[in-house]
Amino acid sequence: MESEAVSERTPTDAARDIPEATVARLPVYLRALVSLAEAGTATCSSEELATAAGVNSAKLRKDLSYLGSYGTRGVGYDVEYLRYQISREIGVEQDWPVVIVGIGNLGHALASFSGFRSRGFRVVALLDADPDRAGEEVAGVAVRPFADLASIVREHGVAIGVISTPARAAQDVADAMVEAGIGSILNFAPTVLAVPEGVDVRKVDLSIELQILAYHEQRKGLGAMVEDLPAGAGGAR
Amino acid sequence: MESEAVSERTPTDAARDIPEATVARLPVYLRALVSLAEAGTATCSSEELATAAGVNSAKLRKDLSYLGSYGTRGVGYDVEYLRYQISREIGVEQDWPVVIVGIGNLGHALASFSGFRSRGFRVVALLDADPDRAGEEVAGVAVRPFADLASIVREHGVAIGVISTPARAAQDVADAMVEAGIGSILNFAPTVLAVPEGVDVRKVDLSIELQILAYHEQRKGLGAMVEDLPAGAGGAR
DNA sequence: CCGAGTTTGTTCTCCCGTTCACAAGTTCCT
DNA sequence: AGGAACTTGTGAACGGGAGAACAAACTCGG
Repeated sequence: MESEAVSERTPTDAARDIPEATVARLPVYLRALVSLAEAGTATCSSEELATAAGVNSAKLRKDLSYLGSYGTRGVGYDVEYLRYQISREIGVEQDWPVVIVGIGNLGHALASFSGFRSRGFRVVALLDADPDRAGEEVAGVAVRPFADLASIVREHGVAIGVISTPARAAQDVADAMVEAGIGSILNFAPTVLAVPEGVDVRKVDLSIELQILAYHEQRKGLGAMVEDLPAGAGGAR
Repeated sequence: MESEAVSERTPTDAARDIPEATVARLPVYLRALVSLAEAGTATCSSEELATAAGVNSAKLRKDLSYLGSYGTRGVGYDVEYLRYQISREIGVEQDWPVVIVGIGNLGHALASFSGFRSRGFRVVALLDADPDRAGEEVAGVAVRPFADLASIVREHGVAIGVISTPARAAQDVADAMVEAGIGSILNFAPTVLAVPEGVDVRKVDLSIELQILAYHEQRKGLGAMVEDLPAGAGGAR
């Protein structure tokens, strides 16, 4: 109550500083809201939404409070209204053109992924360094030579690039993407990318995820490292 | 430094608690060390290794200190020795049998991913609910019906499962995995999984990653798009 | 053997994120 | 209308991780 008149945030620039951890959860909330809406739910409490999103309700409320006061005390949140607000905040109300570089097994899978279009992302080009691949068509989009990157980015105003090449090619691709003006990169190649300040990189790394699981699994095993226990008495808790 | 045991639960002090953030970085260090070893480097400083892993050198040293004192002051780290220690700590010196459920586009790509075997993981089975798919062979492993899950897990001692099904099937698959005794799940399906206490789940979600990038990209755009806001607003930077 | 130069391991401080707890606001029932 | 029940939004406490800084330990040259 001491700080009453200090915060002067207009509704439009409520997008001030949202903590990174919160940003990472907003898409999860969004997905849960879409599910609720499809199920015909009109309003929901923070408790319900939190359960659907797999988080604590207090955390959810605090996260949402960074966007503004979109709930009603004693009632809850209007599902459709909140869905729209989060969508707008994240930016998925607008259309994001995306290029995918590296059309191997993984690139194929990504290009075919239906979740792209349904969430504001549109694959405008598939690129591959292998000239033999150029001419193929995956999920209705033609594969083009990697050299076309710059012109495609310019033509469509692409801001987001996906790298699904082998590790050894990834840095060169990233460099070319940055050079072409792409500002955000999603990297599936198992390598650390070096990019200039201001360019965002997120990595998705299967090996790393498995190794993290292996570490925890190994520790579980250590606790019950016994040969003399009857099988079936697994430490299920 | 084992004069006093703070906890009586573990007779073997090997099971110290390594911070989660550190665990998530160890695989990155491991990869960097393998690269250095392949390049013929015998020893390296924390500075070199940190650069290769894309982190701060102080952070790297602190991370490694949780494993033990494997470096030599004034000298650095023996690449091969440190590689082995991290491998052992993570658990990738042993062999981890893995099952993949859901052999669609993504499942194909995962099954074909060469990084599996080279890092201690071995795909022992590919499962799919579609009976037509059973009989196919992907990367030398036959696709079998989903009903075989329990027997396969029992036979091979599988502890880690990968879910690459559509979202609506993921929870059922996870339930079956837990029932069969799998303790760690890597989930590629875009849904929140509910699992009992003691089961680890990590998720890899393309849509979420893209939405996080979109959020930051949108804000970059906002910064450049200075509208009629008159001067005088307190500089937020 | 000694001192200068290196590099690790660790301590300390700061900051971010999580969680608790509760005041403020809404609805419903009597 | 008024109180009971409910739910949001948020201040405050707490815990964990990041980074700076430094003492300890090692090598090397003279």
